Amino acid sequence: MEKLVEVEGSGERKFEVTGLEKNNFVLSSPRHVADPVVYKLVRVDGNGQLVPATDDELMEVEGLLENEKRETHIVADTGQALGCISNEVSSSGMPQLESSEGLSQSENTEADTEKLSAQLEETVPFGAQSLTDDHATQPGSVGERLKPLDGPIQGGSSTSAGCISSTPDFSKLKGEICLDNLSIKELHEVFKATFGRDTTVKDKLWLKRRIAMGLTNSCDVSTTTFVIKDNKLVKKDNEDSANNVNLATGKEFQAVAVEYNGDLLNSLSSQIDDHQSVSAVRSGNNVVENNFANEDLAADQRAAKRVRKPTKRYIEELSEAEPKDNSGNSGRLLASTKNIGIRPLPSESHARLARNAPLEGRTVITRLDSLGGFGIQVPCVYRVRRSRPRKNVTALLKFHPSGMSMTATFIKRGLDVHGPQMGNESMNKVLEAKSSSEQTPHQFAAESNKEKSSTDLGHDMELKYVDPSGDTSDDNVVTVPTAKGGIRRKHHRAWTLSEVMKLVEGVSKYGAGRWSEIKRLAFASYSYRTSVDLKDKWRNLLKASFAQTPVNQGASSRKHPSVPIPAPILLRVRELADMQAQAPSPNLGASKLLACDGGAGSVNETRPGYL
DNA sequence: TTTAGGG
DNA sequence: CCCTAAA
Repeated sequence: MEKLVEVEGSGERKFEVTGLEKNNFVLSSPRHVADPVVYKLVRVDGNGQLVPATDDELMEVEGLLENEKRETHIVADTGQALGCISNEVSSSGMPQLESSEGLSQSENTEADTEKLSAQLEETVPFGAQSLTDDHATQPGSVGERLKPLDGPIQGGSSTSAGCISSTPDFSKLKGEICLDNLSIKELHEVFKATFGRDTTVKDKLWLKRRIAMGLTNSCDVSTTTFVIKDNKLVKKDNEDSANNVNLATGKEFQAVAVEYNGDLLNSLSSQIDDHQSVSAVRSGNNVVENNFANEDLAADQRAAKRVRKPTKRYIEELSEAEPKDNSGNSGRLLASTKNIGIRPLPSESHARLARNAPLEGRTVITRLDSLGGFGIQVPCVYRVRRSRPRKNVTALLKFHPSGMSMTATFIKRGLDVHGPQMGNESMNKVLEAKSSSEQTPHQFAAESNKEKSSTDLGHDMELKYVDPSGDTSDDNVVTVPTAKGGIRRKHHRAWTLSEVMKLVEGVSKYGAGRWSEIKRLAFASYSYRTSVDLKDKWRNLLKASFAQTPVNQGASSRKHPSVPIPAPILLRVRELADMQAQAPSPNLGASKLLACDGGAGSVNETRPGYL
């Protein structure tokens, strides 16, 4: 573990932090946590400098919190939910077994960062897959999956080793992926396909691992040679002993499983807390956080109410929202949050967030830090354009005198432009209006410059990930003038592979058509992506799956600039489509699944497949 | 409000 | 993605 933390010879601080996490985790009691907030908001840089958490990180936490809460709620409501969940875990959680951490393999910091990101990003694998597979007895679908593999079949793999490998590129993603044979360039392509962004990393090994991680939703991509089947990663050989060490820990496995079934974490958290081994590393960290979040929440709930500061999401939605879905969403989110009593950012911490003027519609979060006893306001995170070519990791500002002054001025400028602080809401609104109508080139320039510098400075020290594929923030927001005078934002956000996977999983779990459910449960952490989006995407996926799969090798044409969807996923999509079209409800398995969703009566209601 | 479909 | 009719 330590090894892992030690990146580029500046691991001490990190180490400390990790230690803290461990402790917290082991103790797993809010009481023992010195300062939860600090823990959450401050990370330690490679140089031992304190670095504010990125908003992505914060978001992540928030998302988790919300998830937790929501889940708790649901569980409470539906008595059977728990049992159901357990079943699910036990029956389908296994695939994740292989996923621990390539602990001993921190090739470089970037890799680490990326790993973390992947991990945080995709916490929900196709958990339901095995389940669905079980009753996916339709000849057609099964046949599909059982097609002979072109490549070598890995022993010990699941029974459904559908591999229709063939054409280069993403066709490589079909069924079984043999990243080993890909050139760096190809790897890059795959990478892009997987994460929706480019990468500059030239390290083949890293690329492979990263991709594998992305595809498997697993962090355990330790081996140099491996194959990905469906969404599971199958090792070719166990050259990694360190890995095994991890796996040795049953607890850890449990934890991992839970993590991967993010929604279910709650049901198992209790078991985990006590026994979680210290060896839990990165993956462990996540778990730790989750648990932590839980505890924190609990504590919070018990504690007297405090005024809850608007969460980032809240602000985000307020500011970027379209009246349409946002009003709904934000409302709902807020409501739920309120009801549950989540206070992700207690105002009492000495490292608290203060929201300042958003810059050009982007929220600038500054942190009133008491470092050194001075109440310095430092930009915690500032949102940079995170568009498709997501190569720009959220700019982190190091606690550098230079950097600080720089930022300070920057912020100041922002404030000057938009005026002094105002109420969050009104502020955001005003800003939104402004930003949509007028662009400030200067600021923009400044922004990008800064971005660069800060990126350089803190280039990879992310302890937690900064979205490779699933950041929770908004991206290309293009304002589009509307005929009726209004200005509408048309933000196009490419679907990342992980999102697609989540979607597919969601459909498999809840069924196509129940978009709102899927949205709430599987996409809870994605403030964008409305249920409508999901629906649309699914429609597209279906189209794609039916179009491409049959012609499998025929120019799967990655010519498309857009992210190609790996064959396994398409297969699964088709499978699901068939499944749902034919027997949406009847199966016991299905009922089991349905039972989980709080089945408001419609449990036995067959849902016409979406075809 | 959410879903299904068309554009 | 957006928009809207229908439920």
